[in-house]
Amino acid sequence: MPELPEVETVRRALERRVLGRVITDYEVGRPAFNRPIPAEALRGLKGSRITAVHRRGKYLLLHLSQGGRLVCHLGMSGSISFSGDEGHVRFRFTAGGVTVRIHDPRRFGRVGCRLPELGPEPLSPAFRPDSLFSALSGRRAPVKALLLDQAVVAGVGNIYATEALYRAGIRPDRPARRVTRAEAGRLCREIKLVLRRAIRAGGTTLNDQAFKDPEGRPGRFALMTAVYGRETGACGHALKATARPIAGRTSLYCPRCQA
DNA sequence: TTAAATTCCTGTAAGC
DNA sequence: TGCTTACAGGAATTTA
Repeated sequence: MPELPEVETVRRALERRVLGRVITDYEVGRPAFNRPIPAEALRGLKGSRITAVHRRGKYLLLHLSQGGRLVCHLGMSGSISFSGDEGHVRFRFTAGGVTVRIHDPRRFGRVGCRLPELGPEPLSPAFRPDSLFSALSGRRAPVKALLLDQAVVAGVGNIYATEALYRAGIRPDRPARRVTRAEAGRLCREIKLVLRRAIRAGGTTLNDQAFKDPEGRPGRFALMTAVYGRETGACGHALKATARPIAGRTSLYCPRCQA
């Protein structure tokens, strides 16, 4: 599933291929996403030059010369490709002769021009131990539910929340207000570390399908996870799932290393 | 105010 | 072998 490292991998590929190019054509898939693409997002798209390719959390932002922008979210099954597979194309555009296709079998993705309120970028200096600690303090919800909340920190999903909590030694179902200041500091550092590593690996590709970068290459981080998608943790202990899912996600942890 | 549940959707895998 | 069922999850929305 595309989380921050996967989206960043896509962003870099888009930057290489379409930055500075003029959009000559676009087409909305039938059916498109669950939510229709607002007319506002498509207005003036043809003839616009792509002046910047940015990322905010899990959102991709294509800034356009005519002042607007295209905001894309890949949902959980979305991917972008420059060539090959034509299946489940929900939106496509051509810029400078390069065709960019957004595929999304489950149609959870979105294209528009609005960005919701998001928490700090986890890799920026704005995401600090003390700010994470204050976001957690007083909250009864499980700490993992808050990491998945995009208003607390932008871009973290199930894979990287699971990994960071394991590395920080914190059980995912611990009430957030029971996380100490020191632990919040460790958690903050581990989130940054795991995201940086995953970006370097080109993201996480589970199984054979799942995520591929726009050139069709799988990410290599699945081979490096300590917990996610495993039965035994990197510590060598058997992993357990929490009694109930957290924020609707199955949550693995090590009963011996995480408290 | 916060938190939990529900909704969207379909490819994959497990079970009978 | 072939069918049915459960499961996966990001974020918006609804309910408690």
